[in-house]
Amino acid sequence: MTITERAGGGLILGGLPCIDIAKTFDCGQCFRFDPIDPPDGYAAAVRGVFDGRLLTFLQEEGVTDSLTVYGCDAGYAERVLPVFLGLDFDYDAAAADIFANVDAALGYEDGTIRRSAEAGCGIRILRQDPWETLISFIISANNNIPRIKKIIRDLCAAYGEPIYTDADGIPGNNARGDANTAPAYSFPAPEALRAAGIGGLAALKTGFRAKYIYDAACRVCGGELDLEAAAGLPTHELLSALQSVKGVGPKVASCIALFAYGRTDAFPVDVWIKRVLAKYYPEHICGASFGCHAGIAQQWLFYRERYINGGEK
DNA sequence: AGCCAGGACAAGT
DNA sequence: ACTTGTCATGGC
Repeated sequence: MTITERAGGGLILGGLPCIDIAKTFDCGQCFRFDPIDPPDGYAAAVRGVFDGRLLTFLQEEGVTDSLTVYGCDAGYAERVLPVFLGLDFDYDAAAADIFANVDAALGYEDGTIRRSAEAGCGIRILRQDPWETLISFIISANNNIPRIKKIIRDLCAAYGEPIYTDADGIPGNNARGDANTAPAYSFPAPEALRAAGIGGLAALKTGFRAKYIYDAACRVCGGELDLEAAAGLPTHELLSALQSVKGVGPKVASCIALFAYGRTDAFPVDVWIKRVLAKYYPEHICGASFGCHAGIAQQWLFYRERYINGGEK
């Protein structure tokens, strides 16, 4: 990866493996990034908060091996962004392994996974903060993505810390119509959500999930769930540890394992994936049929069914 | 009015 | 070990 300063601000990251920022940040794995109007010369732009920073990513039309980032210095970009963006992962090798596994399980060459991989080309599984991912996917239960985003936004505004937001100077409003000068907030610390109490969390329209969020905060604060130490566990033990939190079942735990801990063997099964499996695959096909990187396959299948075939918001 | 939304849980077979 | 009703809330 090369890092060069861009005239007029920002850093240009070059020599990257294939990445599409529009797909990566709008494929359902994260909830705090949104598309904004791209400035002249760019085809895609997303802005959101990660690690207490407001980051803006730009990408030019047809370019997949470089991007421009605002909101951090070169040292941070060098040290943190390759991990956050999942650049340290060989998607070509994963695709070959996935194809071989599903073909073997089916007994014929699977066109569905190949078309999905093509549609999802450039999607990178992010490595998000485990605590934020835990709470975000607790909120996702029996919920829809626009409302999940709104609840998380309200949660951050109520219990997070305000952060510096004028780092990119890119004019225009984002997709929600919010001015880009609107204050942004860090994700609330476990202590802040524990202090909020079930009542304070329910006031944000979290509904039946309020007690689950509170339980997660208490367990993390009390040390019963150590999210950093959990990184050292094998995937099945990681899933068990996560499911010790009330409101965290197999699907939510798998999302945390995949989207925060980079466990590409985790295969979250939601209503969309159930739909895909029923629609394109015989009865005996399951997550394990896609091999040790089934989570990547899951994201490709999800993306194509929901954003290409489904065509809804 | 009724159903659905990136589910999980408790109670009932 | 499986199936069913329930849980808040908002959009359609």
